[in-house]
Amino acid sequence: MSDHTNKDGPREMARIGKDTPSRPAGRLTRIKLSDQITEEIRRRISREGLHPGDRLPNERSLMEYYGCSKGTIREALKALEVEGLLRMVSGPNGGPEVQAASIDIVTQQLRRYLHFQKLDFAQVYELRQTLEVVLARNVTGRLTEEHLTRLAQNIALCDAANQAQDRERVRTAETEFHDILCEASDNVMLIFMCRFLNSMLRDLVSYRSEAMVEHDHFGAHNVDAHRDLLAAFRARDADAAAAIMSEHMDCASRFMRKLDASFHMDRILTR
Amino acid sequence: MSDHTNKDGPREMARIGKDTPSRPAGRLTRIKLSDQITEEIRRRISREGLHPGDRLPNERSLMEYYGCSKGTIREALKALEVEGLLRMVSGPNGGPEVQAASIDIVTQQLRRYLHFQKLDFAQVYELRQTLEVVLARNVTGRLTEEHLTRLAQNIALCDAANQAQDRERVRTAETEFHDILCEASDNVMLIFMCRFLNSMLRDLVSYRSEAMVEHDHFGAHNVDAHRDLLAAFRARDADAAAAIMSEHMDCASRFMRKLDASFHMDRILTR
DNA sequence: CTAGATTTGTTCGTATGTATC
DNA sequence: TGATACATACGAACAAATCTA
Repeated sequence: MSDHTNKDGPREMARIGKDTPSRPAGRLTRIKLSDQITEEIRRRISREGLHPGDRLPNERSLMEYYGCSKGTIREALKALEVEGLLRMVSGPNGGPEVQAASIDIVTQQLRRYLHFQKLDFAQVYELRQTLEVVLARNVTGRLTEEHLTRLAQNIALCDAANQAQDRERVRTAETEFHDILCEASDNVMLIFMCRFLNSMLRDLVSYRSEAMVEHDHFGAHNVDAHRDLLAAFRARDADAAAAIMSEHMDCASRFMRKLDASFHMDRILTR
Repeated sequence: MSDHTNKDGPREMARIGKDTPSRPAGRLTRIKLSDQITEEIRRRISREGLHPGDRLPNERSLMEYYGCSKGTIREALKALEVEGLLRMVSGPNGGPEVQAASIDIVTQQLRRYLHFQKLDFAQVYELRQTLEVVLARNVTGRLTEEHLTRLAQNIALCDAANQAQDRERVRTAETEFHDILCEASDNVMLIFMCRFLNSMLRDLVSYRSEAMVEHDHFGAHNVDAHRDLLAAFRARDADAAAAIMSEHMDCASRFMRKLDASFHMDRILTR
């Protein structure tokens, strides 16, 4: 019944050139069956314009359709799951469910890329310095009343954490202020980049200097800057917001240098 | 010998809260064994500081070590392969080989994220307008003689493509100019972001307007701007380079609007 | 709330293709 | 030219999760 070698169905046994960089012989290799199916399903999601929540055929149907075994289908689906395009649902009416790739998955992926690169935090601030200014302009006039009250609450929280000298809470609260700004933006790329940089600063920064005075000054500056920003946002003054943010980033960058900050590159893969 | 239920070894049957957004019941779910192993191996790569080219134990060894079957190990390795951290090598002395996650994999991942977002190109230019200026400053004085000659060659190529009215070649050549600049930068995050935006403009832009005159003007402007940039780079004048780049991006943005440019969002998943 | 049905998750055994020696 | 070591693929079965009656 079942013929091992080849079947009908949509699969073509395309032989493509696949670079094998570190091996001496960069030869022609048969593309893995599961990878072919992965690509097929991706195209299908794109072509049929599937939306988050839509279901793909279950494993059994896919096995029959592509004429392959369960393990192969599972590998193909696994790839799409890792890419964030699917999630598997078990039970009746289960099966692969289309998902919108989340910002977290892309964040993790970008971190994995940076793990093997030479990243210091001067680079991060070189970017943040301009991106946060663009963000400040972008959200001015777009922040709702609810956003503004949450920003005010965040400042209070930040202030309290500073008083308690709880550095961990200070850091999370400080980055959350900027994350709230992102929520008001309509530029998805800008949002991604700013949130990515925020997450790096939240999760991966360590200070070699323990000087309490400097840390306190840093915290006080942040609260002041955020207060000024909030005022500018309330006044819907984009130029003022941009100017304050620019100054804020300059100061933060200097403080970080003074506190001898660096990234925990050893945590970048796993967190 | 082999006991089905549970084994010693590093695996803990941790039950964690896993959100199931679109399903009614967001219940506790056992984390998939293959996912646990994926995480374990990721930690291992990080902890042992493995470098690209290093080999992991082969499938059989991993099966024994984690006390699970081939299919499970294969799914775990598949995940790491998709993440770009591994590639599989068959044959003697084969096995999973550690790889540095490539910029292309991250690019694809970010595109997959954008597929489900509302992305228009005004957003792209809002970013590019500032990022390319930062890049111009960053690479001034860092461009080698070789870079400069390649930029000059690229300008000649761009000019020729313009004369021939070959829009496809014009577009690839124009973005390549900016990619060459990236090569000279030392800021890996900046490089990634600029190259990502470049690739979007190269692969996914379509023009609704076919007005030849406008396209010719656009092409002529680009060549002029690139020539001016090259001169500024040669003079190692960062301020001039930044000013020219800023003007260049402004113009490009206007041209794109006039030509009624938009993204082929239907190609973003598969290309 | 229980019982059965449905579907994913995992295992074992086996066979085949592929690269190295 | 094998022989070897490894990934790749198949198939049948059972376990676990989850929906529905």
